[in-house]
Amino acid sequence: MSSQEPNTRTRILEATWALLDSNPGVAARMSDIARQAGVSRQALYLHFPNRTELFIATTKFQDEAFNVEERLRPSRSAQTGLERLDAWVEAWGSYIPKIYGVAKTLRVMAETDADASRAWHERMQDMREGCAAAVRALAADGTLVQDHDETGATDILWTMLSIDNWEALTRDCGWSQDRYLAHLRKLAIQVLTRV
Amino acid sequence: MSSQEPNTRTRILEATWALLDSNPGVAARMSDIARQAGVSRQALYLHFPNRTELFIATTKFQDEAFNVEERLRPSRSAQTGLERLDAWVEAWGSYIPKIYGVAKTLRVMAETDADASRAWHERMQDMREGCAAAVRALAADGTLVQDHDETGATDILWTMLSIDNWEALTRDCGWSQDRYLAHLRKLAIQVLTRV
DNA sequence: CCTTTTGCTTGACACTGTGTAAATTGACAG
DNA sequence: CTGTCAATTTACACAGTGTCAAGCAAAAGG
Repeated sequence: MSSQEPNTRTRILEATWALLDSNPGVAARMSDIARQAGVSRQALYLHFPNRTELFIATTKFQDEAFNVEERLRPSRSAQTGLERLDAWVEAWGSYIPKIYGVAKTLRVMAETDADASRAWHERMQDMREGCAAAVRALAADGTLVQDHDETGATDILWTMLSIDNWEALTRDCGWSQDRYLAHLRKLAIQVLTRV
Repeated sequence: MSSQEPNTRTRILEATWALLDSNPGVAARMSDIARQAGVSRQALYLHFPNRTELFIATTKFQDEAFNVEERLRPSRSAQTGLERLDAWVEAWGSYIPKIYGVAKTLRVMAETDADASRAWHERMQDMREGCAAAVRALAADGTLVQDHDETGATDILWTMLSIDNWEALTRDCGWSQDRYLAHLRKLAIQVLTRV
């Protein structure tokens, strides 16, 4: 990203990011990452205890680089519940493609690695918090659909917004990001709000 | 399943099934499967070329055991498009929990193994065919929602019915199978049909 | 009855990838 | 000059997959 040769730790994180992005889910080998970063394989272990922690650190590195908090501001300052829901779907839906490569890798590793699993679930719980806030705002307005209680509605929104669903529509079905986003915004409103 | 000591190949498949079911996604080791089947590790390689093919064979074994074709009959013989959609969601949604353990494992392996990936996608394409048929039936009735063309509607139904979504709702959110099924039937109708 | 075949066993081994450890080099600070 | 820090190289232990060769026991076939 930057050109004035950052420190080794940062170079490693950038290399990991680049590799996972170019091959989402495949869990690059430590030697690949080392080569990409222009460093010995053992140097990786001087900065990160193991591969899982390196990947987890990469997700945090991304969150900083993208300034997550900044992105959520429009959603937080929305006036009505409906606006808040819409802004949240928009914000998260736009964020997915940026983090997809690394997130997907972590998700795959989560199946076999306990630390990766913990990190992945934490991340998904954070995302759920955004869903819950939108649902609360709807409920406060009295515009939440009546079929579900707040928890159930949050479950539905959270599932709807999963990275897996983004992957299915944009990667397997070939939808553009714009089409995905338009569909999800409409779907969320249709399923969760009452007119 | 049966008790009159079946042949070795079948015993291996049953052992694999049991292990993958008891720990979905974790990709049991060949030695574990061998122990479970009461057979040497090498015997596995006499019947299956490698672990991936063993798992693929296990999914086919399951499909036979469950008589997939039988399950789809109600959906195929439905009169209206709406009935057909509903029967399809019901049929597939009820099938997921039965195949979850093995399917999930295959899905995880698909990220790193080319053969597993091919098998997984084939399976998902078969499932998509059921979605497409339901959408076609709606379109023929003139009850398909107008926001999407047939392909788009199929994409949406297929995504909605993914194993990942079943997993999110029933395993992560703690929904019962009945609740999942009721929700999905309603959701499919709400999103895909017009009144 | 002996021979062959079939199906499985045991034991050894090559290969890949992770993670650990020890000894070495080069640069820089006091 | 000395100590220290960051990174390097080389070596190795360990787990798990897949391959290979030799042996063995029971069924099948003449």
